[in-house]
Amino acid sequence: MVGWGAPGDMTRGRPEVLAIFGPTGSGKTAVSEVVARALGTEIVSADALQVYRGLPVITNQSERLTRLVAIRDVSQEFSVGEYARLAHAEIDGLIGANGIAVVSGGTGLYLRAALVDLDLPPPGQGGARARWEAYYDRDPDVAHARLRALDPTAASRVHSNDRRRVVRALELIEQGTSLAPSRDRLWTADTRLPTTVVGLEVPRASLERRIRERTEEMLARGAVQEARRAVAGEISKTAERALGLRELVDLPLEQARERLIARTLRYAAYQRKWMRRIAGIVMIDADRPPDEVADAILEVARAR
RNA sequence: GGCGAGGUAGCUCAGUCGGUAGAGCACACGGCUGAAAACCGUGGUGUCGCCGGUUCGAUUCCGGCCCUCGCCA
Repeated sequence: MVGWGAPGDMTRGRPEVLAIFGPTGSGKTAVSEVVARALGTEIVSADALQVYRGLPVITNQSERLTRLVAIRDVSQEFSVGEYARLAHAEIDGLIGANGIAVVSGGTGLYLRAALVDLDLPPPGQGGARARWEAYYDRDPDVAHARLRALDPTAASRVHSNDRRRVVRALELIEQGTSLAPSRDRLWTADTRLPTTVVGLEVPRASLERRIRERTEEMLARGAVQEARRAVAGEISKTAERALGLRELVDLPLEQARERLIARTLRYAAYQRKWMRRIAGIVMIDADRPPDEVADAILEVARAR
């Protein structure tokens, strides 16, 4: 095991944030725990669905040394904006206490939101969202034309078929702001604090095997019952997106299993896309035991 | 064995009154700024089951064969 050195020497020119990104099944969770323990700190989760309580199996939660997991009821909506504030507070708290914070997760947008100040425009207010949705549904082209007239910059970035973004952009104009960011910080290497970002790379075949194994494990650990319980009560639109939730409740077990595996594979491919696009990310071969991967990550961080 | 339906993209199927074909899903790539496990865009050469016949030309019409499903024996 590669040691970090004496506590206290890590702030001198060394990264204060160590971020770990990787697709589902890349072993993020286990690796991050080893890394955090070695650094004497904790993990801030960058995952849009692990924030929910009551879905520990389906979202593969681990609360060991981890912040921002199971902090919301499934009946509540959640968003990047809210996450960013919480993540920054947790990161700053961990740095204050331990000199370094580990940020780990598979939601690309959340990871970037944790690492940089995205300077997001405000959330929609009152019934504006529903009102603009109805407006869009009446005639999408008219809605987009209106956007083009009022906010040409935002309009040029949003396709007229993109209901969600056209609506959001109209909503923001009404509030006197714009969907178009003044500065792009999402796709740059900008960070709030000195940061190292590593990406866990696993060959496709290997990842597929891990995802299949993991799905079996989830089913054995009661994923179906968990999904039924979650859906029985009030559930927010954001929580309802959890992969498998609908399938596990609506479909016969065999079909649900196949659908869940297929969707998880697709999601992993989406995450790989993110991984390739995160600026400044250092790729690490994660097709080996967690301890070895953790050592490799610590090596990269120390070299900074 | 008889009757009926069907064999077209990785999958489910549409279609061609004869001029070598297109949807959804999947997949790939691109985008993304308070729903991101979300959302949007772009990408379709496939012996149109096999063999033969008619025809300038057959995936399409005709004949034979093979396979699948259903019903009847």
